[in-house]
Amino acid sequence: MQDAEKRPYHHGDLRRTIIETAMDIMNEEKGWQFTLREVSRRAGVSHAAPYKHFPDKAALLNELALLGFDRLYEALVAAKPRQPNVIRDAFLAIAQAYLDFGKSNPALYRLMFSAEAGKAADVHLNERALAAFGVLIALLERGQSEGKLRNRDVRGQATACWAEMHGVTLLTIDGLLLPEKVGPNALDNALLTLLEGLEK
Amino acid sequence: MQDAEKRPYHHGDLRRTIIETAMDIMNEEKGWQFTLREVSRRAGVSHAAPYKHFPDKAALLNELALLGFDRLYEALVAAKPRQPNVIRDAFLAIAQAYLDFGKSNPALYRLMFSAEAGKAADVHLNERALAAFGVLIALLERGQSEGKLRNRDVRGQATACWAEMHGVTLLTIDGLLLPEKVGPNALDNALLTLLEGLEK
DNA sequence: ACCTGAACACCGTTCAAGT
DNA sequence: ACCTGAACACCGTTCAAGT
Repeated sequence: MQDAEKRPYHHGDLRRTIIETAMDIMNEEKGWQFTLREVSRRAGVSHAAPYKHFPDKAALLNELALLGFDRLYEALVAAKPRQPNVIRDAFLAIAQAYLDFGKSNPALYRLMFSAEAGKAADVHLNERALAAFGVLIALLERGQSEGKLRNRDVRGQATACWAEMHGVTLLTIDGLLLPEKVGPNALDNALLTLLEGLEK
Repeated sequence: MQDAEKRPYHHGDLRRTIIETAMDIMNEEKGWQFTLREVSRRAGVSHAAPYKHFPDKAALLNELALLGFDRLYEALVAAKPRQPNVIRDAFLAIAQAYLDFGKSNPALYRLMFSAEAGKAADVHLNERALAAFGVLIALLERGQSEGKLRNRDVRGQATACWAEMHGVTLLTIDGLLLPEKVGPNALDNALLTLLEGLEK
């Protein structure tokens, strides 16, 4: 990712390199509290160079969070239930995809929902985050029209699902859902409990 | 809280003052990224003084998080449902108390579940956090024995409730549950959806 | 147009020295 | 036993100067 010796003075694509390097660091450590100077070091540029591509560190974090919502949305729409026409399978596939995304990108997931990223205007409720919410809405509407799910306010149901998945993902990332504390199948059972609240 | 001029050299109760000052700062700003030097300044001591009471900043954060779990537990057991013998009322009262705690102490709540606090050993799954989880378990067991709730794995149900409340609380704190996006009663409806998954 | 080097104000942490 | 002052290594950010 960083072949600093090959570039004489101008990097060429420093902006992309900064983003990729930051993502790399987040994958290695499990937090997003990396240092801009460390990113610069790895990218083989001076610590002032990033400021030609981002106004400040918050802007970089902002960009990373937006990329995260992109990837989360893609992960959700890519979820392939075994029987797509079975609403329960579709729900569980999406829930699993959501959880897997968080487990695969813990630092990025935390950053996406951190207050730090939220400060910068439209990160949280951007169109990509709402698109992910829309995947949920669409599924629930389909389930209701098929007569499988209770006819309640869809946005309330979607909020319940989102909160549950958000909570489960964070608790898992933070290592709080230890089997010896909450039981071996607590996670699966938790999702089923919510599902039963959705189903008729 | 800080009358620096009254104390000549020795503070007397600096440890407590540091904790209280840190809590004050967290209440003012909505984050826990305060500076140890700022705490010292407010407390009217040198920036080296805190190191006589805490090994490092992480230890102070650790202590604050533990205090947070104490308060959360107390808030949950203090929840007074209108009709305590009605399991649904008891559930909603606890959920409301949990959410209210988070809304009243956003910075502290975030700190309690932050990876930063989690690093320090036993913060997350300490006896107080488990005590709060126990409040949930007890309620669900009562509901099952009364025949009001489905006879499923109690720890799975408790995990579902905890994740839902954790998710709802964080999404609320972060300002993501805007009425114009998720609907006016999405929050209440979300809790009812989960409740229907618990009830027979 | 893009990058560097030195500089500034700030942290967390340490430690000899003060009371 | 508790606190201070100076010191160290580190940040984020700025800016004149280099290519």
